[in-house]
Amino acid sequence: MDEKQFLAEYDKRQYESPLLTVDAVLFTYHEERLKVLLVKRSSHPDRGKWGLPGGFVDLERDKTLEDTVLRKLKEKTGIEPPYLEQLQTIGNAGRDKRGWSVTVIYTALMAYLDCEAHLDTVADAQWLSLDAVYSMALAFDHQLIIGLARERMRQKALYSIVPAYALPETFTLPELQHLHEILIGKPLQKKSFRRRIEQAELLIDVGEKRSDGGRPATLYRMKQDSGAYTFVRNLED
Amino acid sequence: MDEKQFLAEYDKRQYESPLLTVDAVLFTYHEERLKVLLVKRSSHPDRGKWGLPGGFVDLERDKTLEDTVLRKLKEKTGIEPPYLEQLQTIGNAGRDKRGWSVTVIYTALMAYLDCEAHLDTVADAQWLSLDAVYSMALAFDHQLIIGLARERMRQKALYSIVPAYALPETFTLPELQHLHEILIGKPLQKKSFRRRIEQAELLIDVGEKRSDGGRPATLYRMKQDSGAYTFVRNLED
DNA sequence: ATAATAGTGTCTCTTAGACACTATTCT
DNA sequence: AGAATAGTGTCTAAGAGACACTATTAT
Repeated sequence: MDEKQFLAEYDKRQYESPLLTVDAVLFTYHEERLKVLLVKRSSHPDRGKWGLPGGFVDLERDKTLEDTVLRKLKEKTGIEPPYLEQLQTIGNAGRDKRGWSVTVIYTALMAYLDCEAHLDTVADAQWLSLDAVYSMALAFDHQLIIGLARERMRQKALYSIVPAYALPETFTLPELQHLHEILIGKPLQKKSFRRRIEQAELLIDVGEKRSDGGRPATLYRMKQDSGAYTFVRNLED
Repeated sequence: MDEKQFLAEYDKRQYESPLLTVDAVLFTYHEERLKVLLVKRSSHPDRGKWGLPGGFVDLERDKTLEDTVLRKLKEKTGIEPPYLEQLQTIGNAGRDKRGWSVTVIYTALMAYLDCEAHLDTVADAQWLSLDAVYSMALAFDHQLIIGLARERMRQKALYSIVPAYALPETFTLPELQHLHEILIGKPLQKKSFRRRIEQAELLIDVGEKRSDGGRPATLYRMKQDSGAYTFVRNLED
């Protein structure tokens, strides 16, 4: 049999295969807290519980897995997040009551403000502080997945400024440092933090200041591709 | 409808879903070269071409995705590799002629010698040097995937000694350094390389020497968990 | 003036790069 | 002895940690 004939007769459903879903852990920074976007499940299994935004690939509309996750996130936030990275794929026989299930997980970051308006109109989606999330019973293994995503972001905070994508387009260095401190879980030396960012020329001074009760802080925005930069030396763990 | 009833009536096949496969990029180090394990495809599509070892999840036998990849690798090499890490998942409408396809890719490392005997008995599997692989027409997008896996290993060589899993259980520092040099693509300072490994106490002197035409080199083996260690400062890129 | 927050000067300490040096084997 | 390979001594440079200092705003 040649390949052409093989393909014509190929039946995808002849073997049973796992359920395949795509999920996203979307973080943002708001009111000095790290927050994650969760949705209330309206269908079984785990109906009524909070879980990660995600769903099935639409073979017609989606050309890639990223299309799937961006489509799902856009439904909930109204926009496509500026940072999206594949985290990990989890697949096993027990994580979903329906049977063998695989989920391709993405981590995403976006500014809180950029989606505030749209979120009001989506009744089932909500930003929740990570401290709150850790004491909730989430759907499936989503609690574990959020932990993995957070750990990945903690690592990124040690050797990059990727977390800046969770901030508005313009932000101050004290804001960015505080976000890194939340992720890393301990205070950082102001001087070290600023020095490495300045030395690598990752930010652009937008020429404005923002006051917060004391001396006004300089506002910056990220350069193109600053998210891809990695420092050769990590901050202390 | 309650969840119990929902699950009883749930039909996995009511929506079409992508094909799901698991593939592995298994590297080793032999004759001063980096090599990758490839198998000659015996079935469509791309029959006759070389491709990565992999296949479908067996819902009965595999409890996790790692079970699937370990099962497939064991069929080809006779043993389970000492290092296995999930690399990335690629899914899109065009990578497989059969239609929308998702592959969960793992990177694995093992000693060449540990599988030599078994490999002789598996007619369709072969270690190929990476230089050779780059000029071959492989099945699907496997050429691209090998490039991704190699790039990941290059990064690991800059901040860990994970590549040591591609060596026999005991090895010399010049051997390990040479492997890192192949991965990174440039010569390394002997002193820097040795200093950081010694300082972090990652290896154990097994009390033997191996001669290679000059002064005999000390043989070492990895400590438990040395693969998980990351240096705070990277080697130069 | 004082509090509050932003930002700098400068010293120490760790560690990678460079490269010359010594050590141990074989022929 | 000379070639070949393994391994060390030691200086320099980059950059993080520590922490005291200055700067700019509001009240």
